[in-house]
Amino acid sequence: MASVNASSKSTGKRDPEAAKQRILLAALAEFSQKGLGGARVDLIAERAGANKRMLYHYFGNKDDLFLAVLEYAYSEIRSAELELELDDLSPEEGMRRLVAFTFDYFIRAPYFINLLNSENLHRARHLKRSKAILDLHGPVIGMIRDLLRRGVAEGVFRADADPIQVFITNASVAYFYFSNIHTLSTIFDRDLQSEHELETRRAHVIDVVMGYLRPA
Amino acid sequence: MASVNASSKSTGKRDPEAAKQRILLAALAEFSQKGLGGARVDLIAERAGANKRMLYHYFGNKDDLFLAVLEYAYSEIRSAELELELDDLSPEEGMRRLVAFTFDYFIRAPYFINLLNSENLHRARHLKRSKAILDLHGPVIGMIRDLLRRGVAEGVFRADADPIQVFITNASVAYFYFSNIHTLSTIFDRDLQSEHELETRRAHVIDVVMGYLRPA
DNA sequence: ATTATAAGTAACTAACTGGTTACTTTCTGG
DNA sequence: CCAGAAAGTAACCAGTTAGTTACTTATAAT
Repeated sequence: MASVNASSKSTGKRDPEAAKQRILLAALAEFSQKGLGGARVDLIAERAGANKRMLYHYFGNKDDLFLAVLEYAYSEIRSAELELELDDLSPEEGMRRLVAFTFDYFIRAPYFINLLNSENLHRARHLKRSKAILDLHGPVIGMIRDLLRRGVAEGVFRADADPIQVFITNASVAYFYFSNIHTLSTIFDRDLQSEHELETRRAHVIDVVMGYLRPA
Repeated sequence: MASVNASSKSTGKRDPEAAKQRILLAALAEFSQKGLGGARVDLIAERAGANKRMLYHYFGNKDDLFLAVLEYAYSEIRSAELELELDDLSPEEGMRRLVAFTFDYFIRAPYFINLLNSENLHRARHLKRSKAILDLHGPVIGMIRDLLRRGVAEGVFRADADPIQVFITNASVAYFYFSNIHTLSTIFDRDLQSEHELETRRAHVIDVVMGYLRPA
């Protein structure tokens, strides 16, 4: 999201855009590591190499900063999703790629889960006042709907699958694994972050979605 | 969990057991509503109708109190699971009942999810020092393993399903729905807590697990 | 150059927070 | 009935915390 200072000045001394971006990314790190309640504004400023006053200058207050971080995180996953070109693939291959993408995205953007958990702890009170995100998920649901339609037409998918339920289920089987990876690893006494366990889970979640979608 | 003061005294004036229990339940409510970081020790004492000194007297400090709450929550779900008698059912009926139970448990004990999320935010550092919970999940995995074996023997389940993966998947499809219910409701602009949506999801998660388990 | 404006800094504050201390009240066993 | 232990209370404390104030420095248009 525009991390370059291309358009504007090139002085080298002050760079407001870059400072703002550094604060946003520092906040992303701090919020995702400690949660909204546990994050410290002073520490965000410090991590950004900026003064706390600037944080308030650019973002208003802690809650508004959190919302800005949320919007950034959502826009990131959205643009990543748009890079998937599932239309060129068979419905089955397309669905497999989507499920794998979702799984891999939580590895690629580990901050995402903790941000969402924080927001849900606060009953989505930030998201509710966001104009930017409301229909952000339209495209993904459209992609799934399309895959399902083609799969049903070809006789390779069951006919009663609902796109939104499939979206939620696809997110579920990967999300929960990562969001609860520490308690699960403790309880089962094995390191679920290991390469081997990740591969096992990855194959399993694809099996689950594809197995469910098989026609009766 | 033993909210009566049956065994001991019957004075009516002081009741240490009851006081301790009130503090534990107040902590459960506070921690699950605000998270570990957002929970306030003073507020827990107030909610329990007890003095803060008593909280420290019985539980040591905030972290130990949180661990006590976690252990309580785990023991509750465990004893609920043990009431399921799946041996009397066909493998398919047994699995359906287990999936439905998991889904319904998150409705019955809504505090559970937020406690686990908090603990995972803290990388399971409380759970790791708990002796009580380590192998608490042995029985459930055993139940699932048993169902899978019987189902494979009868030719109604696929042969390559791993009990732990099935456990995680079963938890996933219900857990994520509830843990992210506020952001999902906001994003899709529909109330996922409504009776109708709950019924829809409940039926779907059963379909997913059973669909996956069908033999090829 | 001048000046309005935005960027940046350091020190401060009022409210809070987990935990403690010094003390009083109630209970129980001999 | 009395002494010691456990239960309970209120006031306090030292360290934080989000947010602010008063001030300095750089930028860009005139």
